[in-house]
Amino acid sequence: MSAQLKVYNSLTRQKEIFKPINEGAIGMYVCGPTVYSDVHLGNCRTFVSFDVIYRYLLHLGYKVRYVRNITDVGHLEGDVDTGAEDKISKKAKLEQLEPMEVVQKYMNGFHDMMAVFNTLKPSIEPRATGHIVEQIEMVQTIIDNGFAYEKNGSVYFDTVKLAKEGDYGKLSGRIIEDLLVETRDLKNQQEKRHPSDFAIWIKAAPEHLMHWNSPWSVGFPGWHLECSAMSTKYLGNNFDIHGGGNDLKFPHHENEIAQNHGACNCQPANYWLHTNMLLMNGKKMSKSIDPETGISNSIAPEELFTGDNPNISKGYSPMIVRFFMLQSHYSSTLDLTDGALSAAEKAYRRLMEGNKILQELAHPGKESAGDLDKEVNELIDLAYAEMSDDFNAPKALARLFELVPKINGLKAGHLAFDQITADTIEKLKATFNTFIFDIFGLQDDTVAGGGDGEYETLDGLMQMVIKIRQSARENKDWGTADTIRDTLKALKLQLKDGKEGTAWSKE
RNA sequence: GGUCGGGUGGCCGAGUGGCUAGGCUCAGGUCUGCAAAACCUGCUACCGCGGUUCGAAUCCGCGUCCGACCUCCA
Repeated sequence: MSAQLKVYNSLTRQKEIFKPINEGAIGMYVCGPTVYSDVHLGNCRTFVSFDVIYRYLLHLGYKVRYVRNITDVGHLEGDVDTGAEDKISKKAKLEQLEPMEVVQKYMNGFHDMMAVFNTLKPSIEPRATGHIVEQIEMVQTIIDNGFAYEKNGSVYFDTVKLAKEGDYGKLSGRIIEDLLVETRDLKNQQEKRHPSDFAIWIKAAPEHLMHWNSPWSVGFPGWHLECSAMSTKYLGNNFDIHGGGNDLKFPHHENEIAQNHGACNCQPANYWLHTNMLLMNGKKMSKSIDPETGISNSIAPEELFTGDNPNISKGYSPMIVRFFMLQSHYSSTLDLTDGALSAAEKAYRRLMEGNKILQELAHPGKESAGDLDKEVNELIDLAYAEMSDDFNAPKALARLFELVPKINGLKAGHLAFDQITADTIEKLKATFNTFIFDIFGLQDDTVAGGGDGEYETLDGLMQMVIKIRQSARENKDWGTADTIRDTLKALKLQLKDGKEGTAWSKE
């Protein structure tokens, strides 16, 4: 735990020194997906970003309770007042499934995708439908505290009252007067006192599939309520970190803050972290077809892996995609292009290859803390310091890349081992393993996949082939040697002739 | 229309007042039977116009373009 951890807090709009409420422990809540369709690649970026944050907090030695919810009711499409429809409900009708079948289907898909991206599972993954009781209780408390009112079976949060007594709009920078002016069709606003008020309990229309009994009506909770209720239940009234995509800042997170204020006059999270959007070819991903090119500016994760999409020239493995995401800061937009992905692929290979070489380096013994030793130590320290500076993964990654030539140089003999100590070499090995696998959460897919001895089998085979080729080379039988090399290349296995023999790797 | 955040070299992407990441691409070289890999070397950029400053990619103003959200429209 070298440097002080700093985070950019969306709430205060500045970088702050991170201080957990309880020494050594952190409560973190991240808004999870609404499981009404296949997981969007942009969502994957958000969860990969928080996975790196989670991993780094764990690395720092914190005990982290990471709560990420599943929204399986209440997320509406359109406006409540004008006959909006629950996303899950709508899908259920469309696919002629039970709402819970829809939820299960897409939740499974989401979990599979999270595993593919090698994200750690959250400590608790609560579902909105499993916390209806807590939500009803919270609605009642908010009413009792005078921050909500019931009308025709629905309950609305009184934003104007909060604006007078607290500060509604603080997170998103919205001003209540502006929100009030943004009124349109008044006839649809009959139930609300103010246009900026939002529903926390909604009376169900007869055709609505998902509904529960409550003191006000047979209905269902408003979308924003679940996060307030569940974060309070598992992390308490006041916890450390709340995260999510920045498209959730308003209204979702703003309203969460309002609800918590209304329920207990407290501020839910001390630090709000927001990830930025993933673009494609410079634009927001959109499923609609471009009339000029005839293709849509969107891609599903699976298509990204298989290459089955007109926006890319080939498939990129999940780890390449994860690496690609690590090259930008979580709070910046990231532009997905074929060129950027193929650059990431090469860089990823180079890093993995560098690590493999590093782990096999053995210090010959004659050592001194020379310039090289100093440089390597400085780069290692910098990498940690930058990761502690608002989780700056791209910067930390850059340090690793600055270390790769040193590793290669030592192996090739350009750099002298007597300029570096054995301890530093060991520290470097540990640093690379820690960053690549523990913090960045990458896996090496340049070796054979699967595990279970597959790699050993393949390696044994390769060693045999390399031996055969070597004897052909010694006999100057270039034809045989090249045929072996070309055949392997076609199988995406690359041979690398070096001074100390031939190595191989998967392309 | 409103709120917020951005425009960095051929491409992606860090960087917030002087020391100017990293990856990919490209060019030259070393090594090598050839190639690949590896290594070495080269490539100095910050949307436009003003301003502040000894000094600005970095701060301020205006313009412009892009994105997200809230609207509007459909």
